[in-house]
Amino acid sequence: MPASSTRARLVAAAFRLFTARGFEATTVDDIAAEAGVGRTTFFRSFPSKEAVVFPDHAPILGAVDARLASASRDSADLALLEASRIVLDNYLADGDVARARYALTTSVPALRATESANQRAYQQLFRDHIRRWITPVDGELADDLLAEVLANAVVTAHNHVLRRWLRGTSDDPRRDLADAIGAVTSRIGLDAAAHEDTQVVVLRSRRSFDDVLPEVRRLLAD
Amino acid sequence: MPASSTRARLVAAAFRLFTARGFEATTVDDIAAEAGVGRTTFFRSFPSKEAVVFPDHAPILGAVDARLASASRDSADLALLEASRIVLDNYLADGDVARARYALTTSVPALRATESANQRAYQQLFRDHIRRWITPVDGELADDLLAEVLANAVVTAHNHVLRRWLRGTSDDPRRDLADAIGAVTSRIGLDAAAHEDTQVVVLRSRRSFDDVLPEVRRLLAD
DNA sequence: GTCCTGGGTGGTACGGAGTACCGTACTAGG
DNA sequence: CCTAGTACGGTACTCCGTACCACCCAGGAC
Repeated sequence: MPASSTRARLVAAAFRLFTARGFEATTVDDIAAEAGVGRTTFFRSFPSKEAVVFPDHAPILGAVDARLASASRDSADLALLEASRIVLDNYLADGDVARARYALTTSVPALRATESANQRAYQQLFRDHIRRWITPVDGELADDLLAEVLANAVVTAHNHVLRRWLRGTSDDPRRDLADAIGAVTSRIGLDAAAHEDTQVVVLRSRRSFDDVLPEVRRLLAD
Repeated sequence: MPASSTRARLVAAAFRLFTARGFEATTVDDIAAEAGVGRTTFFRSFPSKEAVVFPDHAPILGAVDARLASASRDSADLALLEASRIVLDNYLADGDVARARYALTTSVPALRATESANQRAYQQLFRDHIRRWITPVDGELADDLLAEVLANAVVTAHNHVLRRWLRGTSDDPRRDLADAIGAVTSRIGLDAAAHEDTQVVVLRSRRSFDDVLPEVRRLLAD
């Protein structure tokens, strides 16, 4: 019997017991007994009782890292979308486990904490790659902050879409993700940092947008 | 001897031992003995060993909540700045403890997890108030996401400034905070959602900004 | 066949966190 | 002096996580 099967049995046993009795009321001995193995074997497969709730964290994190590493500055926006999509697809792959995990993380404080730690890992991953795409231009204070805010926004957008789907509010989460990531990158994207000569001023006018735009274009032409 | 003094002695004892021996190598018995109290008293003052590292979390969270609750939509930007400034000022008040805490959270995984959980509390606080300021307009998908992203960005900006100061890279953290929050709200601020008739187009020109702006103003005037 | 080696496993024992419970001292107020 | 309330210390318990050891079993060397 290969080791992966033992891991899978432990995960299945843990989710069965957690959803039935609750997280705190289930001991590691219970999980091991339910899976038909010893307590020591559990801790060989998972570093803690919390970790069994997020069994695919490390491999997904690695896949996201690989996707981001393969991108350059020009393909940044697409990389952000597809990297977050890797995570989303993994949740969509088996929705029952994802929903069970959602129910657990929303009710058990200890699991919320480890989930926060996991999301922090994603944020740092995105941040580092975004910073790598930015720094060729310059290394100002604002750039480090921009990288962090953008990374945070991407993760937040993903979580937002995922949560909506888990609650049944969304029909097409992949499309929602594309919209959300697009909305985020269009506001906090890298382009604004790239063109430092860009200046932003908000003006209001009673004139219609379609009327004004051609005139402004003409004004800036020469 | 009032109860607050016991708490303070426990915090001081904990930081002494944590910085000297490390977090894991220090037991709760050690902290209690160092503070001259029993082990039971420790758990009466703090719910866990980790919590003693963030003794002012709850009151600061309350103060931030109060500041945000007193703001309306029009004073939103100022409220975001001042609310985050409450947190910053509390760290600046005794920098030694803040630096010791920073050294601990960066090296001890368990403390990073609880810090993430604490920051999550701030994010949810900001998110709820921002959502309260937005929802009068409409309740679209994008608005919930905007509230979450903006809340996240504010917390990120604060953490960014705080971390720079803790590392000694910054001289005037209050000014940096104002800049960072300003940079964040100008990009992700509520105004864009408020004025739905606003449209954004990026145009490039060889002409200088100062030349163009008055002409554009004149163009939009009538 | 016997011997040896190494990976996966189960069992036992231990330290330490967190909880429940009880007894005690000190104080305030009648 | 008595009583009620409060803060404190001590003991015992469960459970997580780790260290250590003994076991089984496959497979190769001779």
